[in-house]
Amino acid sequence: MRNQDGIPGPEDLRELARHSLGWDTFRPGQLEAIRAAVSGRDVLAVLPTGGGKSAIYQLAALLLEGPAVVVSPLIALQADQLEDLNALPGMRAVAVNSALGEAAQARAWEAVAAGEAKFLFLAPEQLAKDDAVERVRALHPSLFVVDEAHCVSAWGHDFRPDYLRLGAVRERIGRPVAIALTATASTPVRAEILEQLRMHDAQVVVRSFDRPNLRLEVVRHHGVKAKEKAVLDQIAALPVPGLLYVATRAGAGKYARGLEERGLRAAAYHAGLPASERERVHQDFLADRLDAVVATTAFGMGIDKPNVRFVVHADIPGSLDSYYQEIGRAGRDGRDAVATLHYRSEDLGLRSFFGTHHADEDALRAVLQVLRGAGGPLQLSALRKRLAGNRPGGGDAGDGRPEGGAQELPPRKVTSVANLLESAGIAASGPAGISVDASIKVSDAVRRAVETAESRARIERSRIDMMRGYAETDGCRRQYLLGYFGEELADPCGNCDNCRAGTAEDLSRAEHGAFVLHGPVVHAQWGAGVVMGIEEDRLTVLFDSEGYKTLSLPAVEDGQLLRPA
DNA sequence: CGTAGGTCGAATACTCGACCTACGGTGCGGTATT
Repeated sequence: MRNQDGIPGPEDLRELARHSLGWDTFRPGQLEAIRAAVSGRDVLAVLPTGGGKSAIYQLAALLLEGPAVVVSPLIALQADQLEDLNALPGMRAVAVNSALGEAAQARAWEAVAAGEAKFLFLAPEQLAKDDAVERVRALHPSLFVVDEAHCVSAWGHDFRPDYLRLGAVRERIGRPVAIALTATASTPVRAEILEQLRMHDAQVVVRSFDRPNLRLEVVRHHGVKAKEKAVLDQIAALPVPGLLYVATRAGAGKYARGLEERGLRAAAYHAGLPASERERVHQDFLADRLDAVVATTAFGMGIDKPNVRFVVHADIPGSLDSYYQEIGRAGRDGRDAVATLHYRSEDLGLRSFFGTHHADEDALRAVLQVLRGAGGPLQLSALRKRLAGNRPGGGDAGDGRPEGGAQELPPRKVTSVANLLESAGIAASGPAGISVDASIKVSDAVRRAVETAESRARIERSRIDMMRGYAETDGCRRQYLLGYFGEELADPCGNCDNCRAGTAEDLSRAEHGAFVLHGPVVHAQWGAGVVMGIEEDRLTVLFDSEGYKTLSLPAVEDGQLLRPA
């Protein structure tokens, strides 16, 4: 089974894949990812949907002792994966989540503990509970798999802060080999996944992002009404089925009605609808009983439908990461498909609003006080409990906290504040819990945390700027999009609106003077960065603490402001 | 940050603009209520 270095050779893996999973061939990247994981090396795999991401951890798990823990963001997604795995002979997978009753959860834990189930699926929130962490630790898992790993970066900072705890969780459960999987991750997102999951010296496998069969288009509008009409007219004339993405729930309903009035079978989809309705729309779309789904960002993850002919955006997303993720659902069968963005610059305002999260200084102080008073590391669960407050009359947490430290904070808030303190370098978490650097004054710690939050906000705004850049460029859209993901496309693509209109001269360069594409640079004010794009007259640089900046080449040519590092 | 919807006053007679306010996405888990 194994060759000299103890790692199975390609032929052995092929045989095992055929026999256990029914796979005939490996896709590019799969083999090296599996072999790295089996040899004990962490793996980040950025592979397109349908590129066999799941097969990586499935096969690696079969070759290793002990169960694989798979962190998956949606219970619905867990259910799909369970179904796939359990359809294979001799394979068993279970999940533990709130959709299951207490008895079913107990049975699932027992099945893994007894070695009957090889795979355990969990949402990150499960791993915020000490007893769940303890149970996982006792299983001695071989692999810690994070599926849809871009969620770490996209959701960890605000929406689902437990995503940023996974690195610490991994250490608490005995530091099994980590496998992070996603279809979409730009350079900084990859870096953040590696950092947050504490994947040092990981094997990073990235396949091309190019989807040449997608025709990229942007239509600019000024008025709201004109945009609405253009969107509806366009879709009425397109081959179906397809997806229309909107920014708001109200927009989903409005456009769905508009499409119905034009004779299409359309339905709205967003998180405010009853679960039964969401499920019905999902199934109807998969079964071609709908021509169009009009959806907020709630729709899409885990959807792998081959014949989606268009993905139209009535409102611009907040980053090219989101945009690419969403248009990537079109044309998976390899046939022609359209990705049209209907753009009004005013629409970016909503995205700035969604991205605005200011640091809560009172909460920072409250958390800092508890951590400093603890006299040692504190597990997050204990920290949460201490800040949950004493309900009047309840009072079992009377541990003499100083006045002002008695502020009540919801658990989720405590988690995100702890996350912020860690990314500011004021707190750190190890297997014993979170500890603070007590030599830093509370006021200085708060200030540093606020600065960290502000830096993150600047980076977020710069991501919006890059999205705006895509919408407003006269160059080849594909070169711009691929450049954002760190990939060079030598010539204009010929399959975007600007190429077709003939405005897309090839402006991209591999170098200019001392500046080299993807080379490190230092800016007098903004610090360290990496060159992400070179055009005739400007340079796009990704700075660690500022995000993306576009600089005029004449302004940096003398090397005073910006120089290669 | 931008838009929709409301109020109000002024100018006019069925209308218009200035101003104010509310609202906007993604899911887990557990708890309270039928």
